[in-house]
Amino acid sequence: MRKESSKNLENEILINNSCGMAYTLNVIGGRWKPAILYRLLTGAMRYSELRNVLPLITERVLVLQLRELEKDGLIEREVFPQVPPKVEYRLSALGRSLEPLLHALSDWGNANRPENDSLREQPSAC
Amino acid sequence: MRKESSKNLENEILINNSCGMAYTLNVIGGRWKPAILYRLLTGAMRYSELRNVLPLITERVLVLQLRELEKDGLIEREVFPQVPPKVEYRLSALGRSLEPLLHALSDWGNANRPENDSLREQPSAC
DNA sequence: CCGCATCCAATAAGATACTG
DNA sequence: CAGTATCTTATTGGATGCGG
Repeated sequence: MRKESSKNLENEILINNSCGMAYTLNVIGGRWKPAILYRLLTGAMRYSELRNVLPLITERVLVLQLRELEKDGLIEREVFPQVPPKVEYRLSALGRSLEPLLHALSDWGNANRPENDSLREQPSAC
Repeated sequence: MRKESSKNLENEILINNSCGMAYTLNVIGGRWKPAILYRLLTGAMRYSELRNVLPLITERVLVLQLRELEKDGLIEREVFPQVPPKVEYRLSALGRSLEPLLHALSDWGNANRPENDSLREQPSAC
């Protein structure tokens, strides 16, 4: 089956498949994106609301993650031109298309992670 | 389960859900685990086979990832007591339970990642 | 053949202070 | 309110060489 012939079609498929998966993990992975996405599944939120429900994230990191999610097209940022300022974040259509996947990931983790597993010292939202 | 100052039941649920997701991403995420898991979906492989089909991974990292996957119960390691040594890696039942999820992650990524996206400088298996 | 040990580079994340 | 700007620390991955 798998030989030196890296031109093997099956190999190509496997490689591309793993790449698609790697891309997905890139855009939803990381330490805080899961928590942010989960929050936004229930609707739009202001910046300060996100910060309040994720008290352990620093502002720097929160903004970085939001910018990345926006760049990847998963969320939309709406600025209300008023004083004081108001900014809302919501899932885009692409972001909402991830909902079944996010729930599947969550369910598998909740079903299979060991008791008392502290997520390897991940204090984030736990 | 952990019960902190539960101001809000919905919060607890969201938090726990995101934690399950974070755990899943932890055990299948990283730069090389997707490729390794994808390879093993098609059957058991020897250490040297894995190394050959993933020519860009270093031995140190390959072993590290295999050990983590084993620790998390996703793969099994079988040593054949012979000379020269032979070691096979295969998915455990738990690992195989991830198969639909892995395909879903892959499909979403292949469908949605931009053309010519080089996976943000991720040369791994692409 | 199947690794492990050592050292080092890149990147992700955190702490803290400040601003339009 | 919704962020920036620096600086520092932690985690991950890579290069290379040796060993049972």
